[in-house]
Amino acid sequence: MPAVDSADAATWVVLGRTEDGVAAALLDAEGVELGRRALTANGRLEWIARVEADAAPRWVWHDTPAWYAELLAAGIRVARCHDLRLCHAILRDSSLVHDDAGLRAARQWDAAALVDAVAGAPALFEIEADTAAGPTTLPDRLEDALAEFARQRRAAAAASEPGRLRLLLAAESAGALVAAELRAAGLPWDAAVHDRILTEVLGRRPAGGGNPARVDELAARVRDALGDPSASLDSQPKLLRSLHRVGVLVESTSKWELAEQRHPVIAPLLEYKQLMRLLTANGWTWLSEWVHDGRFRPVYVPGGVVTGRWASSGGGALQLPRRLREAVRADPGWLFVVADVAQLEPRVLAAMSRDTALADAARGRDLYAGVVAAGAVTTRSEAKIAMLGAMYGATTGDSGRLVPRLRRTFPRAMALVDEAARTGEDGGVVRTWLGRTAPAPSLQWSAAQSQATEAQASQADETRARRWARDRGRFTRNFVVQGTAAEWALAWLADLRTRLADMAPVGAQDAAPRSGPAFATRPHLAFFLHDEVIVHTPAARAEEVAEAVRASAAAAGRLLFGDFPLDFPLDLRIAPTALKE
DNA sequence: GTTATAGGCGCG
DNA sequence: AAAGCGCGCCTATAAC
Repeated sequence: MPAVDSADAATWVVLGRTEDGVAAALLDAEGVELGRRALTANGRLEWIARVEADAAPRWVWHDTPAWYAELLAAGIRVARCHDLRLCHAILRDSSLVHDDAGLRAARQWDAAALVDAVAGAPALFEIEADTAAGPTTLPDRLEDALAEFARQRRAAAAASEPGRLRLLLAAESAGALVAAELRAAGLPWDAAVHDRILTEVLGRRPAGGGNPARVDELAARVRDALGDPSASLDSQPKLLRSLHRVGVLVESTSKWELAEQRHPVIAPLLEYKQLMRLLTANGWTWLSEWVHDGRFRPVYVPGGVVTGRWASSGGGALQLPRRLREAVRADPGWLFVVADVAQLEPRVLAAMSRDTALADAARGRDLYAGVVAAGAVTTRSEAKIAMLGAMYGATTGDSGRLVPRLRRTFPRAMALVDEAARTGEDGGVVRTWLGRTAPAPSLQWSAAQSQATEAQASQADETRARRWARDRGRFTRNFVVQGTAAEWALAWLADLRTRLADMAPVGAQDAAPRSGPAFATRPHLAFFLHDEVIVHTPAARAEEVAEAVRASAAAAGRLLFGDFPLDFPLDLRIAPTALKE
């Protein structure tokens, strides 16, 4: 194989470890290898930066954070990649794939996400050839990557809907780049504001440990109302017994059940629980652990949820309480563009099912108002709980009662989710718009179903089988919608990321030094949460960024659903904080 | 001592 | 009000 200097003709550049260190294999558009190049410790970052600038190939690597974190730290951004781990998982499970390539047999690629960037696992470039790969690590040698990449290309080419699958693989990989960039950039976070909120809500933080003043006060009031100065408030069973002793006959200590009761203990107890939640989940300990140098750097896990949504690992990035959004503060001279999609999931459902009646209802800003206008229900709140009930599989309560009305008004959309539920109950698999496929039922599930059909099956066997079947039906019903919404969001992110990178940098005097070299002079993504993005931008660029965010949403809709007439309107604001409303 | 689970609650 | 989906993280407690 010839050693090559120029990567201009390469469509793909595969990176991996070799006996001597790290090497790159250059492939043309058909996947034919053009040559290889060893990347020495001295010149490799420069070479990658130069190839990216000259040829912008799609970088193929076994795991994005393992390779990209170091590039970002050196100020090198890449436009495109192919994440072998994430793409393997999609192709392995997709019902669109007919596995002639032996992809499913490549079990070494099934390893879970590599953890963990937080603790500072050694970057791949630091790993020497003599480091034995443990059983929980993915293959990272160049030969492994080339073989797996070839399998994936064959599997995708032979799939039933290769176009959709390739779109999904590209979107998933772009998401991996975004996740690494989000972590590298961090979310601007003002620790002083966070501390002020905590002090206002919880009371002053005691110097020598123990609970803040307001928490102690509330605990005393609760114990007083319970008539027990030593009552335990943090142990659910003990608290339940204490409540029963004073005549509060609840079955659990959850807040919704407590809220129905009328007793002097209820109000202080609910507030106590709320405050303790804030203290333990996002109090001063969280602040000192997760916020450094004015940045919150959560660990995102792309594809971490079975539906394709992202998960998070450490920092709780996807559960930040709304009251702390005030602590999200742009750097001086910078602003945020905060945007979320209004009612993403029902819109996605309308497009998937080609339900023009639902698309018509979605035409304005407020889909639920449109549902009322269509005559399905009489109030907005009814529209909302009915629509959620249809997508989640509600059978009881107001929600369950209202769903049939939606079925009459939006038969195509409802048929899609009803069919997904039926397929799931029968043990079948469902897939998203682009082909991400729900896991097959477990062996235990299938055994329970067949057992229930046997002659000697007990009533309990049948009841359990039916319950599990309905459980799975609700899961597959929701999977198709939640998963396709996640695909739309990935397309939105990927397009927006490109638009932001194409913007001209601002002068160095406006730079935000704390975001790191790759993000110091340009608008950059700072946060993502299922259907919401926050872009951190030089103030002078804010309007331009807002336009890009809107344009990307429109582009995502077209990319997935072509010319189906459907809006994806955003709630968007430009502000120095991430506060909503 | 560590690990696993349940209840509870934050987010979409 | 809470039910119907998907998560992560906290505490207490049980299990090992």
